[in-house]
Amino acid sequence: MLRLGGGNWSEAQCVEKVEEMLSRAIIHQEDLWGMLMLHSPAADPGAMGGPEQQQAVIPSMVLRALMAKLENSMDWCHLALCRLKEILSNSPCPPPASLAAAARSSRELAATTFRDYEPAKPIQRPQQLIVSKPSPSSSSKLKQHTPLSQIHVPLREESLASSPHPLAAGLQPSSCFSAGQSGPSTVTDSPWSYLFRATPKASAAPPATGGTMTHITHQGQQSAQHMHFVMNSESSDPWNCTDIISQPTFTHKSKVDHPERALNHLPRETSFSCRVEAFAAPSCLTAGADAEAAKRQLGGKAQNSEIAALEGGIELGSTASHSSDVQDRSRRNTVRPKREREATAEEEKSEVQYQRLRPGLDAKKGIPDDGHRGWKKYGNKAIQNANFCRGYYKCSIKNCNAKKMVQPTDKDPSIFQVTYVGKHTCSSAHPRKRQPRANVMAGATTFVAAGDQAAAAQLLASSNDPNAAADQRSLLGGTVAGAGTPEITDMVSSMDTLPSNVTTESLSEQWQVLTGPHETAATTTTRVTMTGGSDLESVEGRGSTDTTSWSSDDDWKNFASEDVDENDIYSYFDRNSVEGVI
DNA sequence: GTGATTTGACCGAA
DNA sequence: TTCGGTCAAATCAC
Repeated sequence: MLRLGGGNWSEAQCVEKVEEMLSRAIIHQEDLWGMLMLHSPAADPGAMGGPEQQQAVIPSMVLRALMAKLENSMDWCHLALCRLKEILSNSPCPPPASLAAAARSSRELAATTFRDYEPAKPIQRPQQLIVSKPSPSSSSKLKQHTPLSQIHVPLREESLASSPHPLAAGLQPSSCFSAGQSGPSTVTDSPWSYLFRATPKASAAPPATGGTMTHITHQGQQSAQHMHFVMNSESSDPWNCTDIISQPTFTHKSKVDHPERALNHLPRETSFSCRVEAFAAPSCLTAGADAEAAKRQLGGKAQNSEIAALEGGIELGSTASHSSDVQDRSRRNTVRPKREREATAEEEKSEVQYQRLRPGLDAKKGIPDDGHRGWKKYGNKAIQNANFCRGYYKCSIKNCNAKKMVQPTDKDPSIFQVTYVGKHTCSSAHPRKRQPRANVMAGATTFVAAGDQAAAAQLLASSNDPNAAADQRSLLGGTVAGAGTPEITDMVSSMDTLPSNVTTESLSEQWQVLTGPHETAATTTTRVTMTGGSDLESVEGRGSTDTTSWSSDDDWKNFASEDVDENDIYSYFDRNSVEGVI
């Protein structure tokens, strides 16, 4: 018997062996998935169909053993991944001996789990799994041997390449997730599954590499869930998987504490923590899912967290994300170099947002208005491998150290990557300002003169002015109920004429993460009913998108504590996305 | 005339 | 040596 790292292995042999090991593991995991998909809970015999399903029932004790074993396996994967990152970070090009030592170290840790391997052979049906009774506790899984029950799991004979992943065959993650889990409904209705449902584009096929939640456990109180999911996001779009990954805002309790705010459209579970194993770059940055290109585009030490995440699957912003890193560092008991500490400190002072240019409001300056009035441009720089120059701004208030770098993304120049460095120490640190009413009205009048009532309505609605609705009525006429909401006016304008009498009814709103760690977007469905002799009786429109963003916890607290109305949320919407159905 | 922006040069980090 | 961040003189807009 030969073990990885136990002999004189060439690099090619190591690669081949690791590839074989992982391929076997993936096949086992896929078959486990398939088996669980066939499984019907024994507690609900009435829901079972024929004898095939009867045979598929697995005793709960065995399921618990499976779960413990799977958790154990995932923890080892995580440990191996951490070790691999450590090796790569400490030695960009480790000699084979280092690889062997690393493999030996991991193998010793995994001594209770890994069995001997024969050198490269075609994948075979594994031997029958010999097991004993499962342990009642799944804690301390790293130190615990979690045997399997005697289960006959039919494995495919064909290779992975010839057998697409179930997710690639058309199953969406949310449906997989819902079907695969047997826990409380709160899991299915969690923000993550909610986002999974909300995120895919209508016509998009799931990514070929798939993505799914693989593991859910409850930690502490029942209301708190630790969601651990692995997302394989090698494909770039069309799922925009990256837009929902590593979303630390879901751990933001303020959001739950202020249900009256727009964010209350999110499910109201009380406390979530998320652990993300892998994710890809923001879709707006990585047209080719090229981490290296994305890294170049992100640029600068301020985005170290994103870069690390791109390369190694580190969660952005979430406190849970760093647990393994902290654990790893404490295990090694090492002192971080001064330069690294300083870089981290600098990183903590910076924040990257993705902001969309708002037509009408931001057209003049050419960059999104974040509400701060004191930005002064002090530089402009062409950045390598980026199509657009990066602008450098700093707060013009004396002794204020706040800066920001603004760069259009290559994929969509109307979306800007805005990197904030340093905090405002000036009194004008509030993130939003109100546009001068005269300017707003002048712009809106211009739009009306050009026949673009929708743009005028949007400009007014986005002006943060409490008189916007009245201005809109006076400028655009009509009796548009809910005239302050851009989606309504946009839908109405999509009919080319403003109706004389319109009533509206909000049917639903779905909030989802749009881009960046502190931004959400809403898709609304609104019914517009017209009376008074119109040929149209009702229209249901869907597709306008509102976003709200904030740059820090403090900003959010300020935002949440304000007495704001609906118009005080930055609102954008895409006219082309409106779908009116008559 | 004043303030904001542009742009080439400079500098430090890697 | 390269690249990104900053400076400051020149230029522009109001």
